[in-house]
Amino acid sequence: MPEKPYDHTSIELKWCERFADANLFEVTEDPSRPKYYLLEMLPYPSGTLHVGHIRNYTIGDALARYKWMRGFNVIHPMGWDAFGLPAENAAIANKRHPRDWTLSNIAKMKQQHRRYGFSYDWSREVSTCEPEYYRWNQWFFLKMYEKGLAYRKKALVNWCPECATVLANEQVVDGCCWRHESTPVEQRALEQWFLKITAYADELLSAIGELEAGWPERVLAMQRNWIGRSEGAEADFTLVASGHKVRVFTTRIDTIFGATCVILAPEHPLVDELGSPDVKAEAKRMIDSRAAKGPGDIEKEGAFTGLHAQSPFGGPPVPVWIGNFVLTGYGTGAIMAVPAHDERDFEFCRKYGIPVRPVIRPVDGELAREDTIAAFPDDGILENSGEFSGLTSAEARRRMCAQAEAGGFGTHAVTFRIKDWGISRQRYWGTPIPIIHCPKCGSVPVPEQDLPVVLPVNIEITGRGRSPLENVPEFVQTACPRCGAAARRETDTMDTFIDSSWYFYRYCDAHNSQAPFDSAKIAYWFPIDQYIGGVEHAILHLIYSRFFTKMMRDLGLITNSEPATRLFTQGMVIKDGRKMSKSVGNVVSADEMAERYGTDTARLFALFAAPPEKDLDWQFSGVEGAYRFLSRVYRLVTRNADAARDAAPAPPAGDADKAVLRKLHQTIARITEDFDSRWHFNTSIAALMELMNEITEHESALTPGCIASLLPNVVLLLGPFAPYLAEELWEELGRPGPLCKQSWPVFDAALAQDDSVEVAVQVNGKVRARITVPHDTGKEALEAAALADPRVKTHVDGKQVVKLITVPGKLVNIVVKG
RNA sequence: GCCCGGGUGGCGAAACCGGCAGACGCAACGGACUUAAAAUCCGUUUUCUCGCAAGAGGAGUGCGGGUUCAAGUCCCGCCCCGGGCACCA
Repeated sequence: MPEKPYDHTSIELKWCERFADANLFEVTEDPSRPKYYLLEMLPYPSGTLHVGHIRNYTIGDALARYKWMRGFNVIHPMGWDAFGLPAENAAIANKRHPRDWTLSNIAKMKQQHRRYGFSYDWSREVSTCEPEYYRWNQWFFLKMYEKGLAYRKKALVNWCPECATVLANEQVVDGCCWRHESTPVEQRALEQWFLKITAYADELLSAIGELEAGWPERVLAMQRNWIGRSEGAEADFTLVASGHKVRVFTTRIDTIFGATCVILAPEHPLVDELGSPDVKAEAKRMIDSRAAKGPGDIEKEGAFTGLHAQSPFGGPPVPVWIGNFVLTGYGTGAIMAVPAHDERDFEFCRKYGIPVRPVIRPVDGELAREDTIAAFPDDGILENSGEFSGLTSAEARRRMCAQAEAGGFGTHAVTFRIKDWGISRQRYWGTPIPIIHCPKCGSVPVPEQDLPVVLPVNIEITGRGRSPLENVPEFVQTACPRCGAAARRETDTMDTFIDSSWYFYRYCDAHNSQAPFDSAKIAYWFPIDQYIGGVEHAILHLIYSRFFTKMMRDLGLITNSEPATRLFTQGMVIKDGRKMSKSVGNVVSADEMAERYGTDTARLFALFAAPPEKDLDWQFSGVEGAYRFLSRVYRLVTRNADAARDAAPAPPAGDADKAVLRKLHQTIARITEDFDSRWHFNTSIAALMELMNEITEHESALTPGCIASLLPNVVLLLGPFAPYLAEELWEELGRPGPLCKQSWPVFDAALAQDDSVEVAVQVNGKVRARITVPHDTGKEALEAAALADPRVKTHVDGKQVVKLITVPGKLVNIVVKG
């Protein structure tokens, strides 16, 4: 049969349509097969897929198809992170309802997904903006409220003027909104709902150890950093004049005899209570200037309060200052300054002429003098510290903590940098917080049977004022569930990161109307075997998800403590050396690729151009190369399809047969290895290209029996990377489909074995010759052959052979002297 | 400042356990086919020196040292790029 030209469009549309209603990848629990839960982070339905999405999903899809072919029961779901601000902005700009806008975007993107043929089980699709989904957000909220894990308090919170809403700490990047990178967030004091993620701070940190085998080190490092556990002590200083206690937190209680002042954060309550008008004014100035400057280096400033305090361990009273570098939200909001042993304290005290009192000497050195020019921040031996003098820092910390606890003036203490998760948003397009404010009963949870609290549809979004829900009387006005009196509904909605904190559980039981899911189904599918997504969620989504999992475990809903055993963070797709963005105008859309080159080509290029964890520059010349390759495969298979169909597969019958079958089995080994360990699909595809080169070279000499055993395997190997083309060629070969449900090719070591190998011969480490010998040549025969080579002889003759190093099948190194 | 990555041809990259550096692809150049072009196919392509040539020799994986028969790979000290954290007491 003559070869056919590769018409990607008709092939891809044919199979796309043929599989449209089949839901080929629908799965159910099946205890007889090993399960594999493969998950890619769900997208925000912005309206169009670009090649960055395509790369992400293609990595997962190749793996899913491979696992299917290896006999796993693969759950591979997809859904939509459908709540969020862009829908409201679009509503303002286009006068469209956020819901319409979102749903039409979802429809469009789902169409694109289908066009690309990703192997999802669409029966499990989840949209987080549907009441069937978000009612369970509300349910989890109520469960947490019962356990004291959800609470309301007035606090200083991050306010993004652009979003007109509050942000969580995790959503503030360099002092600016994560969505508006040049908009500094403001601090506002508001009544807000919080989730007590700090209750799990210790476990979130310690369980990182269990993730080390499967999560990227840098993600874990970022989480450790964010949680920021620090172990130390709290101790009470006593104000000399009034007897007030000032509690300080320190990791270096062993240096307390070197404390030469106490410094309060400008927001510290004692400033308000005892400060003179001047001091209060100074504190306010510090607070304002810190807010104005934002993050970064600020000059240390302080002011003396006029007060003095006494250390609980004795010694002379020290002055009490306020300092702009002392944070109110960390520790106790007050510190003891030990300039001799802390660089920041040193800088501050030097600036204001506060004395430096060294109390720690290096283990093998002298105590620093009081006029030292630098702090000594390391552990050492205590001096001038009363009964503790002579102890090591570590021992002193233990004894001082014990004494503080015994004396009731202090305690061992652990402090975390992570704060509770502020989830209130003054926006419309999110999950309503299921709380009713009653003038008599206070905050009353909506009874479980009244869920969901449905987001009203009739709404006007203006982008001005406070929460849009406040303007919907039929939503706001309600009765108190407890006493029946007229009451107001909470009008804040939840942070959309709640939605994505547990969606992967819902996939396991997506249509359950009685519960968020059936625990037995979770027990079968969980944990996620492989999670794939962008590293930008390292301390947002990924830490919230871990928190939710632990919370759900403690509610008795699930038994796993971590959501995912393995995490893969893929690199970004860039274009012309920069991040793709609408404003730069360098976004490559999925549709454009599908039309110009086909989805198989787009997928192949996405995998071939770089290993998946690295950034990838989307070069159209490289895309052409991928297209050329698929086109070569198509033409090769179609022009040999008759032979492959009519002949029975046979063992190799000549040198050409042997050469291509050898290469085939070497390729099977390489690709299988890539899937099972490193995911370097770029080398898998390179191996396929090498195989193609080898086949074309010998094509005219191949026997029909060889072609019949060769081509089906080539097509199977191609399946995970270019599924539509592979499906088409499988049909061309007369095989019953679908290809994606066939078994992965079986490696045959005997066929893969090279007859002869090229061995490099070095003299003193320099390659002087390459000799070809039978693959099973023994060490001695190999050495003899190496020494006999004329090119080697010219470098060895007349010299003494000191040593021979032989690596069979690879090289011989002849070490000579003289 | 601290913690992660990374630095290999004109470009994307490969070399997985220390064993032939540059597989595979892109681009470029030369050739075949063609009236011509596209497509396709074949060939060259790290670099320098010597040679008409076949070939021979040297250098080479950010820089400087070291270990080793052998280093892109291991060790020590630097430089540069990307990312994260950063007055957290």
